[in-house]
Amino acid sequence: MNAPAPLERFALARDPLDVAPWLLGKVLSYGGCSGRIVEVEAYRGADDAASHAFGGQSTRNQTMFGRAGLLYVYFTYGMHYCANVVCGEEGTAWAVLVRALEPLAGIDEMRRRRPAAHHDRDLCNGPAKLCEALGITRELDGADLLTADRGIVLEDDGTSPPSEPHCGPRVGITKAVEHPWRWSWPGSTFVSRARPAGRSSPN
DNA sequence: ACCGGGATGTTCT
DNA sequence: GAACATCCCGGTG
Repeated sequence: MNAPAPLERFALARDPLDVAPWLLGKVLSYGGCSGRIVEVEAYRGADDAASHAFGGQSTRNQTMFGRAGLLYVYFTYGMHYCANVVCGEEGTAWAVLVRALEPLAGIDEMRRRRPAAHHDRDLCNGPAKLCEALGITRELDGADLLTADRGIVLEDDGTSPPSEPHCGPRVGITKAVEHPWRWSWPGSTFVSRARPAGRSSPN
């Protein structure tokens, strides 16, 4: 592990199918809380029927059409926020949904924000859970993750992505379900859903 | 373990 | 009016 350094914009200005697995291991920090990305999904702009950008620009999704490195936060199901890292060239509306984090710092505060989490592994193992744990809301939509805009930043602490990440279909969608555009850290207990049968690790 | 339903409100058709 | 990139709780086995 090195001193954490913000990501370089050119590294994000690529296809989300490349950026998504590359983001595994990077560290997202906000307000004293931080976590390591262990699960992501790629959303591929206007050609992707499951993307919010399908059908063109709108009030809600306009951040997706901005430059790589912006944070796209949306509100859904009347109560949840989810966070994406915008990638690709400006106008592509490509993005990567952050689906799970391994908590690293500010864990006490995460527990306070998420009383329903009975184990630390449940603090950030879902796209809306991690936003609740870190206090990410729509107010952070459009923040630049590479300059710590509004206090939120995405950094590299020297942890390499896994050489063979797990890959499978995206979850929670009803259209374009056939693409295997979800990646996760193999063996991590902090990914969503993964519940190794019969075993429980002490948290 | 698995399944079903409710919460709750913005966005889009 | 329907859909929604979700989560939590309670039922059953």
